[in-house]
Amino acid sequence: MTEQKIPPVVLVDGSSYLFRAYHALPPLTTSKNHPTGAIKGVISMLRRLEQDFPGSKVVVAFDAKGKTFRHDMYEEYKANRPPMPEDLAMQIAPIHDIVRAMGLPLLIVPEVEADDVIGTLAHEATSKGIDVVISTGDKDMAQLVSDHVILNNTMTDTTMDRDGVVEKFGVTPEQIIDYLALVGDKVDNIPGVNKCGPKTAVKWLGTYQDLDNLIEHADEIKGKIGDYLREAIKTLPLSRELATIKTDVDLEFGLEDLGLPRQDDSQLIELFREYEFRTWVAELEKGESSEEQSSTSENASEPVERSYSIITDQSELDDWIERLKSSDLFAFDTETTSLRYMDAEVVGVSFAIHPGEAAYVPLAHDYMGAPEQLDRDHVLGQLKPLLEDPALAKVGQNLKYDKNVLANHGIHLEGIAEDTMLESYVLNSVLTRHDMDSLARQYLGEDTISFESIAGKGAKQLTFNQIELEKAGPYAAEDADITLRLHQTLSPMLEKTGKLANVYREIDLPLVPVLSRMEQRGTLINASTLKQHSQELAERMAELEKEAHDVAGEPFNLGSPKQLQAIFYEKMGLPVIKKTPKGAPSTAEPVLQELAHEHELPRLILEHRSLSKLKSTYTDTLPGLINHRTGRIHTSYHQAVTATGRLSSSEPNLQNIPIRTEQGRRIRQAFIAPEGFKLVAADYSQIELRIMAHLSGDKGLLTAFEKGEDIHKATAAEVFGVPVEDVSGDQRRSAKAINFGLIYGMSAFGLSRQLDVERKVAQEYIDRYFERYPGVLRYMDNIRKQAHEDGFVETLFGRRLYLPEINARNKQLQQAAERTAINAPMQGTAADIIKRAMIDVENWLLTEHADTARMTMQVHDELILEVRESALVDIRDGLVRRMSSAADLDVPLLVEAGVGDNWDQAH
DNA sequence: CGCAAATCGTA
DNA sequence: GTACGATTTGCGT
Repeated sequence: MTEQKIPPVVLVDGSSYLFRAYHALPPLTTSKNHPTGAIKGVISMLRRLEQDFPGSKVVVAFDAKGKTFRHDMYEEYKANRPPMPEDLAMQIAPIHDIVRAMGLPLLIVPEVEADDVIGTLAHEATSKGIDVVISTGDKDMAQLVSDHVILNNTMTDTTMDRDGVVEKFGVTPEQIIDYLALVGDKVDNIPGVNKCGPKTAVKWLGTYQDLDNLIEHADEIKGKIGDYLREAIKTLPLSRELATIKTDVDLEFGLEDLGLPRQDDSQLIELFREYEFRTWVAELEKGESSEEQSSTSENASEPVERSYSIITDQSELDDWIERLKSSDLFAFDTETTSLRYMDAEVVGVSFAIHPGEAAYVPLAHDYMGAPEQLDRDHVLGQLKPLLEDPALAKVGQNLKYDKNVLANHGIHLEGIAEDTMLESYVLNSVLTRHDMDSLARQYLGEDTISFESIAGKGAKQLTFNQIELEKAGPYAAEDADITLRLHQTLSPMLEKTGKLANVYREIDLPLVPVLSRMEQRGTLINASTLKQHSQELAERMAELEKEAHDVAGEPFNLGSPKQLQAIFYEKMGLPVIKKTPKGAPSTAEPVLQELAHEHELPRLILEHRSLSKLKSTYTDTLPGLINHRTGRIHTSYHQAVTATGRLSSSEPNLQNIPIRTEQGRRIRQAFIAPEGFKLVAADYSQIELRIMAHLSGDKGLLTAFEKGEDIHKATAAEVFGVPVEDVSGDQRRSAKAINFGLIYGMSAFGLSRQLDVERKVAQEYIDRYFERYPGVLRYMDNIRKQAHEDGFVETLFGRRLYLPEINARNKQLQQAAERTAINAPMQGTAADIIKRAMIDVENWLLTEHADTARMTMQVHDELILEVRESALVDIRDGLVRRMSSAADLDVPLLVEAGVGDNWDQAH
């Protein structure tokens, strides 16, 4: 790997700029008379910094309100400061808001000043070998300057390194504290030595080096000034202490905890509008349509010179293969005939070892007039030993896909050392897109060739084998090149935060081959029972439709919410119970449930809808997804989709197969085991509540789980104040809703709606709950607070979830973010746990039971295996044991397992 | 053909 | 009240 120069971290002393901007700039106001001069000064300064230090982490510190530890040392500290003018005070909150919207970490630590926060972070950075730029208007900070720390004053556009300090003050950075102690400070009310100014202080320190030595030789100083010095000896240690910027504040966070900058453009535009910074609004609005413009200028380092080759010559390929073999890491990508991995065939492969240099080896382009290419099977045969070598490290973008495709050619990809999609996902799961084009734009500031631009779009889109080599070559080679360069950018970002690197390396990366094998295995379904089921559903639906038309007095489309609205609310005049987000009267399930009391039509619609859903989504569709080669269905598990760390599944989505109704369960019954096998389904029991118990450390909850109590019953007993044995079914039901509500970050409003009780009653339940489980309350409060301070929350294993809207001024958005903040650590930790279990279980089965058992599905808290009948008990027990021990919590992880001929039975 | 909205299936 | 994906309709291109 190439050595990377880490950009310096920029620590901004916001408070010092605040005062200077206020005094230096004309008193601007908005049309509504809100003062904005200081806002404008501070923010334009920050924008300059972002430009001047591209790629740097920029952190902004402000003084907190109120007293500091220096007041404890010396109650006269800053006693001469006039109170802050009101029109300055009014500008502080807006500045904080804008800084947050700019995505910059904003540090306001109670009882210490911004200087001390900066001193501490600077110390941390340099101890890790990271250079520091302190941006401040305050000369006192000169004491922090060193070989790795420089000062920058953006307002005067000056920087000061070690030599600069000597030049400016006449003393070294190490002597600055003593210098300040001697000179004193009128405004801060630091006593110093009477009549001692800069000149005298420099002279003394030049002679005696430091304050202690000067004090020892105080009687050598002659004249009046000598008397003043001797008078001051008593207070000089205090002066020195007051002047010393702390570098060891207990911050409870470190540099690496201060998230990635994530500018919220829309928020920022709103704020700039509010304070009438029209140029900035225009700039952002222009930038938003082509976001890469701004990020290019911010992120792009030197443009990388590119040299891409298309290889159709055997000896050239041989050269590349030799180079690949001796590389430490190479980027690798396949081009294929289809995005569906089960059907896809390799069309070509590309490689890169060094940034900017990549090769594409076309193998199966078959358009009219395509140049002669190397023989696919021969080349793949040559590459097979490299691709299957676990010791030969590869990096790719979503290598699970490449691994699956290669398997179609009998190649079993090993040595998946890095995956840029997963690196990006672990760094920031909230970014919705982790495709290569987006990542290149975001992290490299590069615009990549889009697939559409070479293949066209829509029905006429070409497959890769139909694309001319002149177009395919640069596109494919770029994929490998960009992948390599992305890794070189993302990897250091990930490693900077140890915990995130761990999540990536210990959880998400090793899961890749596990998921790949599950996908390729697929699962067996009984198509004929599903088709039979479809038939029956169709018949029943026809009956319902006819009845509905009769009742309504006209034919209409039962599946059209719009037509339903017309019938219900316009024609029949039924009451509008709820509206859709867009304002139309809703015909959603709970609403119809309610309307069913008034009229018989809603009931017909409800039944029709639920049947139509089952039919169109499952019974009609699943048989068509059976792969002709394997006779099974093969889902795709997506590893970089959800914000919380869960997997998602598509084509088909196996994670929403019905279970709640009898009709639904018939669909599960079509998921079967092959001849001689049974299905084993094992699921974690109440895993999220157990995680809540662990994370909160609440005694009562921990004990309940420890004792193996029915947790909903136990909750009911506490909340309703009755003995466990007297808990009624209704009480247990309520308690269950409370428990779920807790996991979802509930409000009294939400709970009242769920339980159909008054909001006040729901609030009483919640209060009673928190009274009985105070640890949970503390935990909820803490997590909210943490989210507001850090802008992210994390799972037990350190996976992060950023909450860009946690400090939004729109309260709705903010509250939604708070609920996410509460839910994400629990949902995410559960996801981490089952992923760990999957890695463990797969490796166990592969090495010890390859012919008897295989994992085929995952549904968030459940794993499904096909197990040979002869080994059922062993495998089931081993599975339960491994799942239970996937994490070491303060509560037992209970796993329940069932066995059956189909998925429904196994439950 | 592509997209948003509404709806509903799961954990 | 959390987290997803698939389907259909209806509208605009």
